[in-house]
Amino acid sequence: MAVHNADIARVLEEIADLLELKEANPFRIRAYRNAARTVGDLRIDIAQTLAEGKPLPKLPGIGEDLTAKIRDIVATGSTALADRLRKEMPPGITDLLRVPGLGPKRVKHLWHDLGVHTLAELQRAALDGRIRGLAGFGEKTEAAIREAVERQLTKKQRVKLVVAAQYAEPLAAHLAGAKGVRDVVIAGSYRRMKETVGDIDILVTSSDPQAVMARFESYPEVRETLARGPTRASALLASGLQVDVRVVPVESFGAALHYFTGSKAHNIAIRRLGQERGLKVNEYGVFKAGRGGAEKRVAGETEESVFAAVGLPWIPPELREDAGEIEAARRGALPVLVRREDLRGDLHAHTKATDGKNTLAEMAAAAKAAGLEYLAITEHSRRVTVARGLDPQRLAKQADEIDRLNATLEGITLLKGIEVDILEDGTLDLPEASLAGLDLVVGAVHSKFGLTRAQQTERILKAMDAPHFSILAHPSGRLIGAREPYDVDMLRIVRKARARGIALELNAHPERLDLIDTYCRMAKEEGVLVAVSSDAHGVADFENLRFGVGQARRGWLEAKDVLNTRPLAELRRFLAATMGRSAAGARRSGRGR
DNA sequence: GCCGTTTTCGGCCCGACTGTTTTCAGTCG
Repeated sequence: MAVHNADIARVLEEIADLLELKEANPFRIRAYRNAARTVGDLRIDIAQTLAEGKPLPKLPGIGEDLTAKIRDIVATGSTALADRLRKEMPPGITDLLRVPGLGPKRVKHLWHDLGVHTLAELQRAALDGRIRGLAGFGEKTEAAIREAVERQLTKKQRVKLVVAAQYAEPLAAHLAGAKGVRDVVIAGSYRRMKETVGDIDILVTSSDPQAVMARFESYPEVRETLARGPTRASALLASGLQVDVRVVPVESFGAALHYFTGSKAHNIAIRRLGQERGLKVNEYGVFKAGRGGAEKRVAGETEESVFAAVGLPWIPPELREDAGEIEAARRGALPVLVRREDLRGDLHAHTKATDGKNTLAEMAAAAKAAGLEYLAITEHSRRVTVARGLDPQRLAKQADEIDRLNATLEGITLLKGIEVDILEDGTLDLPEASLAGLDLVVGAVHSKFGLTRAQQTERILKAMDAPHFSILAHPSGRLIGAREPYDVDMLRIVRKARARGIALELNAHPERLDLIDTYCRMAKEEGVLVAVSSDAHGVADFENLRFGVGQARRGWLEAKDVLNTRPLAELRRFLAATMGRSAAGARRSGRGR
């Protein structure tokens, strides 16, 4: 069974949990957690790299010892340390660490004093009132554990960014109405444009923190206050989403915004940089130690000042993952990230002809209103029967309609395309003759998600060898929270795209956002263009482009890395090159590189 | 366990809130 990076990360994380319960050296524990994160975010597949006999690249925070353990995990699925720790502790005990309010110390007490080591046993003990008697525990703690376990057992997932926006933005507007408020910013992973958000962090600057706290608690959607201090409060909204509100004085705005935007790993790295310069970085500012223990604030009003204090230029929030952005900033090599207004067109959209909601003319007008200069109409092909996909006759008919409409349009040009299905055997769902007359062909997998990695990869590589193939749509097929990506060797796909001059789509639909950020970086590094496309099924869907751009920015993409930032004439040259080639697969008898 | 334009040893980010306790440990982000 293939061991994926996520599997390696899981074992390292489990080791960290178990070591924590043993109260091992906290820095050793952190080393395992950092390594788990590094491996989990890695763009190359470790098992595959090793299988090819190549050395692993030098990874930050992973030294000799962890490298050896990672090799063990790839070879056997585990490593001696993990096996030994698992024997020392009861199975399921690490689940208890996931319960909010329970850390290693309390879990140890529960285990040693009450023999509790599963969530079910914990719930039982809390209901029986056996927890309140333990040293350091009381009635309130017991009640909190009882509720936390119930929540844990009906565990809710992170919400999609678009959903978080629907709850966070009105709440931010509500808070802005409190007395003494200057700024209200939704920070956290929301500001970093992460595809999903675990909770909402709202930063407020105000001369009257109590008024902000009161305003927050009066918000009609607040269901339950979880914590409330003079400058900080947490609450659950009726939707189940947790919100943390934090108030700081205006002179701390930049430092607090940086702090609450995160990510945690990025913040730690920045603080370490500060430390090297004799500076303390916290959410109130950047401080230098003065005589007699006095501290002098040297930065904090703006984010720029915080970065400058540690010798860096301002880093865009989307990059703040401690994934190389600090090194890039230090070298003056930060990317100039693509912006929504850089997009000149959209290369994936549907109309009423298939499963869209609007007509060609309506979609053209909406695209123009969204600031676009061109829009590719790319209906489903006949295989997608539920969407009434187009056969050759209907496709030809639509092409004629587009020609007629284009003659009347001003300021927007429709392109003739198709989202053609990639069939199980890697052939396309429409004949070459039908595709040849189009401006572009977007190929997509909509069936047989369960093929093996090798089968799925060969299927897609073969499709990309077709004579007419411009863009690979939603390359992994995942639906956030609903469907896992299909198993595919993305590096081979990216390299095939480069060899064939094909672009990869970053589908901006908030449920897809596929390519993911790490594969955007891979595409950029391999010299492959990414198309940020709405996959619009209605006139409102061009709004989604902002989420696609957010993901592209997380993937370090600049305007030059994005196909649809090109002016129409340049785009046409790119597309023309993808639309009239010989079939590469025929000559090479299907053997991919 | 990692790491070094101060270091191969001795460091490793920092503050708010809660509950239980009486001055602070534990947890969280």
